[in-house]
Amino acid sequence: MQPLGRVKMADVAREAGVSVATVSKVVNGRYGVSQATLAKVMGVIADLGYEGSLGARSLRSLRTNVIGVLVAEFEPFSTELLKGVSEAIGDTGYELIAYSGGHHDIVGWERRSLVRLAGSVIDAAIVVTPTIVDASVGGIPVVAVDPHTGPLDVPTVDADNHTGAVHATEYLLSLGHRRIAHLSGRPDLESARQRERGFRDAMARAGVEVDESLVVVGGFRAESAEAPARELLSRPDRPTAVFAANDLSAIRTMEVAHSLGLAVPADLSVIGFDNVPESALATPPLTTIAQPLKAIGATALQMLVAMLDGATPDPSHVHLPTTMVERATCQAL
Amino acid sequence: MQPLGRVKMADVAREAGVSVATVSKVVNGRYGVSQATLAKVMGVIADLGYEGSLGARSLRSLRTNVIGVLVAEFEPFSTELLKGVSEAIGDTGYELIAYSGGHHDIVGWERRSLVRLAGSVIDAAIVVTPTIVDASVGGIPVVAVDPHTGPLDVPTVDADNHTGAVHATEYLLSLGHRRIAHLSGRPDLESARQRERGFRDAMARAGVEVDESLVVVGGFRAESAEAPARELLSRPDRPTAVFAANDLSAIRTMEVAHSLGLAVPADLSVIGFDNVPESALATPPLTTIAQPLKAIGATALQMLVAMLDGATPDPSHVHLPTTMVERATCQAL
DNA sequence: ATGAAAGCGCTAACAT
DNA sequence: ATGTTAGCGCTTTCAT
Repeated sequence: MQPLGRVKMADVAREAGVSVATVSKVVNGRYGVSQATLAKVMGVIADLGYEGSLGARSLRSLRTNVIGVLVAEFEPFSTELLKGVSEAIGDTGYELIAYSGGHHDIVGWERRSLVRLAGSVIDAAIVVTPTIVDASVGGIPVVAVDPHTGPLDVPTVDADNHTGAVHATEYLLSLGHRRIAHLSGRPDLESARQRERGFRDAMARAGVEVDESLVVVGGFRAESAEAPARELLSRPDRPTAVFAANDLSAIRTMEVAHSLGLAVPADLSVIGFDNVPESALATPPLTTIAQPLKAIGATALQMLVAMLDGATPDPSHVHLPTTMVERATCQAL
Repeated sequence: MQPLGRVKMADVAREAGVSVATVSKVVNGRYGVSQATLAKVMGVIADLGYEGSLGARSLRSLRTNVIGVLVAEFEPFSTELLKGVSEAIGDTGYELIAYSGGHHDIVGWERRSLVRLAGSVIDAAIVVTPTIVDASVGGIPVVAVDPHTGPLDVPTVDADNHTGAVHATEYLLSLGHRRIAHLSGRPDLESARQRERGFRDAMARAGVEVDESLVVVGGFRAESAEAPARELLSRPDRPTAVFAANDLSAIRTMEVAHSLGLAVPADLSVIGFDNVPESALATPPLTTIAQPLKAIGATALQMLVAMLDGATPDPSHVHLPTTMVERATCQAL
């Protein structure tokens, strides 16, 4: 169809017998092009299958019309969020790019990724579970989901982690459990701290002392949760229940329990946090605290679009409620 | 920290007292830089927080080190694939970008997206459920997942749709069902055609005639499946079982059944296809044919990386097996 | 209404 | 070992 190799604006111009400048005007819908030329150029564009280069365009115009979602890794949590963003983006006219630098262990990945893409690929970004976010990085609008620290200068969206954790703990308590372990999340994430605080607050309120040796770091990832879970469940004085900081570590905990010959929930009750779809796939299906993941993604997108339109989101920090989903991994002592 | 606005290579050069060319060499690890200058430049880069611009770089070098996954939309199917790709990319050194043009209804979105990103953002691409793929589009290596048509010139990965559909149908048959409906997928996708063919073959083999009015197009999306499902279940001679071409339409069928006062599986058996995590979340949990989604994603990535290394994938069309997952939506007549 | 020309930030010869 | 120069494909004044 076309001379092998990318069709560029110059090809269109030559074919249409006009200058690149004119083609650019047509492509961008600028004024100052006659109907005849317009039609002619459009025809050639269609014929040649011309499609502008994102990179080259943004290099000049600093506008790409694409919104980026920056994640450390594509796992259940971030992909759920992505579904929400994708649904919400609907007819805003923006396109969506999800980027993973693939450095789940490098602190500052979000900054690197942001600067990398800003001003060359994306116009604005939603960063997921960033450990540090400097509002001015990259100079583009940014909304953070489930960020590292409390109120900061960039708008944020997250769930009510503290209340959710309190509910989870009270539920276990109501089932008669007292030796409750907490497999905590990434210590550098505010959500993890809030969940641990919720756990401790609920325990204190119930007058149950927390056995510090039962509070271990699981790190939110299945791999990082494996060893601490194994250690916890191998002890002679093992807990009768564990509240894991997220579903992924809860599910891994169940697998470890299984490998140790412990039945869930008969020998051990487990409750997670997030309610990613995978939690329903576990055997038995995991009882968990649901975060409205898609709504969080959708909300972040709406705030971002408002910012792109020059508005200041209000409120600039939104917290969405959690709910408990009872499935089959908890039972009375 | 830095003069507000993007830190560019020229800034680093000025600060370090060298030329941009030298900085470029440092950044790209080229030879011809003294230890002293190297250290100096690296220091300035760190100080200023310099991060190269993807767009500008690729404009020149035609290499970005990022692999793109092009999807029409971020829904359960594509995000599962994405998880598989993400896991497999591990330490290949490539970064991952998932792009959604957001045109699930525009034929040719994959071509547009591909050309748009190729040579400016990505080095190679995995396109998901493309309706048309011209191998030479964009001039970069491409692997198609679950493509529109049979063997073509681009390498492909998909599941054994025909066998899976045969299993689903035989299962329903073994449960005593005879009036079995098929809510088919997108007619322009080969996977949809193979599933329908599997359905028809199994019926024929069992000597059961298919009632053509019971074979309707569901289109793979919940929204597009709603009306046909409602029509199917509202009829006086409604089917006793439906084999939906994918989980999303199966789940929507269950919702429609529920709204019509029909209990699943008591009044209607339903079986899906894909086994996306959401299928386990349905009430009751959906019986379905599982595709190894993550493995498909991982395989596509491996083929692509091989291609980037100059190899020709062999085989160039891989089919992965399906398995049945019995949950709670089917019962004997 | 159209085109010529000057870059955007970067890399890659080619000098020095 | 380092700098100079010429673009990559595009948008944008500024002429014409």
